[in-house]
Amino acid sequence: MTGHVTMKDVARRVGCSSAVVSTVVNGARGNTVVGAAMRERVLGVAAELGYRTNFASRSLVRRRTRTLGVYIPSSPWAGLGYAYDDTILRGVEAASRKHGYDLLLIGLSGNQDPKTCLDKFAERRIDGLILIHAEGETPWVGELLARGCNVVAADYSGPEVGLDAMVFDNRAVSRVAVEHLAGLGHRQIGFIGSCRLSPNRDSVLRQQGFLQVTAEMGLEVPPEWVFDQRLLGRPLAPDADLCQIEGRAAAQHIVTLGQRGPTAWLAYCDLVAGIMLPVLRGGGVAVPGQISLMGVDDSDWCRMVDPPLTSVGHPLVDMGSRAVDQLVARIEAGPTETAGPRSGLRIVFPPTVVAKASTASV
Amino acid sequence: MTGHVTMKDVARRVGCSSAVVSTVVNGARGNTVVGAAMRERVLGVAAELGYRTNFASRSLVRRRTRTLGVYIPSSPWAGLGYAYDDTILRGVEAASRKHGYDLLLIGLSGNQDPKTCLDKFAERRIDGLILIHAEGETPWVGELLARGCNVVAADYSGPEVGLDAMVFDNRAVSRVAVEHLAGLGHRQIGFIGSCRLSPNRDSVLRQQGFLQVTAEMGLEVPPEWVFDQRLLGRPLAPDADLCQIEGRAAAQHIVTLGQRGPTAWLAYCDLVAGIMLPVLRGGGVAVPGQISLMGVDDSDWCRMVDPPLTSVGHPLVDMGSRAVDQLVARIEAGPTETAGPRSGLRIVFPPTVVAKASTASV
DNA sequence: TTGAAAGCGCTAACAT
DNA sequence: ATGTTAGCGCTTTCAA
Repeated sequence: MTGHVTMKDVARRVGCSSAVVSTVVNGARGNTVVGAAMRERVLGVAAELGYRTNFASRSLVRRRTRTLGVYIPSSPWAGLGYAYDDTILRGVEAASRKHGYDLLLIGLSGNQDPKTCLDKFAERRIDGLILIHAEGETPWVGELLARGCNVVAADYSGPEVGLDAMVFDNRAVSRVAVEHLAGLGHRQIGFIGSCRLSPNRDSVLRQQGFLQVTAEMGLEVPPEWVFDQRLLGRPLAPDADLCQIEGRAAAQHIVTLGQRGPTAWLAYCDLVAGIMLPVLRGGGVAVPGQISLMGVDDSDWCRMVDPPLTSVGHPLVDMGSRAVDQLVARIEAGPTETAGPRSGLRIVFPPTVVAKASTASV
Repeated sequence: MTGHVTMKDVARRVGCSSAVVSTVVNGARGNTVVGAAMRERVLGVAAELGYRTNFASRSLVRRRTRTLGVYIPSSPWAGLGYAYDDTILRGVEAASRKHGYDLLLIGLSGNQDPKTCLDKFAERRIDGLILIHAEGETPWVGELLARGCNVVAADYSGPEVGLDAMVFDNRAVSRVAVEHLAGLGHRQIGFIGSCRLSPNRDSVLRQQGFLQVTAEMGLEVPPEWVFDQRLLGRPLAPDADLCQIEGRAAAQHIVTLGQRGPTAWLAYCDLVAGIMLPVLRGGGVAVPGQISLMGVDDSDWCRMVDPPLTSVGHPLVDMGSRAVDQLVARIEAGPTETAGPRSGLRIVFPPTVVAKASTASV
């Protein structure tokens, strides 16, 4: 720990200049500029001495750190743990590794000031930034872009702001879900939307998608088959246990509807659907015997509940990996080619139904 | 992005040397060495120009990066997602922030070569390393220690190897669980252990703890009240869905025991307990009506299952934070004081019962 | 093919 | 109180 081995040490031992060591160690000029004998000796001594390039030093002169920042903005998700964002992070990690980049954790919990991202760029601590699950309405993103920072969002659901983004097709969520249910023979399908004061974009898009696809398919959806703020009577202020309230109320609503209700329901997220399950059972509504129920997110615990919950899954790991691929491409393409306001790349990822036991034929 | 502002730029603009800028910016010598007027001007110009210290440069000269590595070794947990480790990570994040350290993600998924940790130290990329949920039997940890690297483990369950570690009292898990059940009047308590070929240390300790505490309390535990490999008949090779097999088999065993079985069971982890729930219901065993059941880990989804699962929780966030506190203390205490084989610090964290609805009075 | 030298941007003695 | 200087360890022209 005390005496770290430097290039000079290696050079002295070999009896050459440190420039030669540098050339060899970096495999510069296609390994063609330094004599084979010398190369061998340098490599040998370097290994013997346990030489490792000093990171700070190299970054200083190269003006590159081969490090990517990762930032998860605070979100109103308030879901069950952090599994969602963390799954994206796994994809990010795998791809970074593949490209030989390191990851600097700028903010995981969402309670870190986004300005920190700007700082890390200004300090030349990172070459690029991955934004996980950003929702937009973030002026600091504009600031980043304006400064020409390399940023790519994984699972972005905000407005077009010139940001490269991997986006999940939240409207298609409802499409594939409804198609799944229709495929099981259901013609009467209801939707459980968010009852929040300011629902996140994901849930809004899913609800819009639901109304759209049912209309296209000619399925009638009376107002009382869409459970949201309207039916709840009051919008809910942000709080940790909102899904509990939403789920219980929705389930109660279904129990009350009885025979007049749909034969299948899609909840805007797993959590709400999962909470409904025991309440439905308690109310004498069998799932999937009397109604089919499905959620969205394909959370890990879907197989833990009874019955295991059919859900719509996201290619989260993929979105993370592809975001990094794109970011690295940008970084290695060299300094900002396009100075003006560019329009961001968008890659859309499709949802997939993961059928389990909570949905069945009518 | 092109022209980054350096100290020289600030100095030129102010009309002083860059040494003055450095002193001011770093608040060196207790802000007492530079004149107040000069100080103001420097600060003003620095702000105006948007000056930020170059990280590589500073690290190079300071020989400190104010960065902590985070590494999660691969583990046979194969549980439900990564919520467990990630929760520790949140604690690590919070504490790092508090101390003004950044976090470098060396390995999250457990499929990153541990040697990478050594490399990061050798490249002087990190000042210290946090090991999350390490199980020991890791020769590379010895290597790290031998080189005098600063390492602290959060939730360590391996043998004493001179590593500073935050450890969870896995034996006490069973103690508090049994006490909880006894408090509800249960005198006949069974245990569901791991059926794996090589069970992880956590589960082994929990089982040992169970046998010990029941003995101490004078509770009789006939062999068929401890479900493990013996009763299953075959040890299970590592696989993703082991908990499924364990849970189903255990539940089946309980159904078969009928009246001859205990009135309460403790499963070595939530996942197994959660899987048992529907099987028990299917077998006509009411929880908590006929038997009480509890798990360990207090996973997020415990409240999702029916009935919500009573469990034993860990102070995971705390363990993460305290690990960082200790690591930072070590780092800032200066270079390795103790050269010889030191004995690592151990801070033991107690478990807590988180009562929900799956346990009730006899 | 190899070496000398000039920085990268900052810090910390040491001078003034 | 402020400036000068000598590096930190590496990369990269440019000479030899």
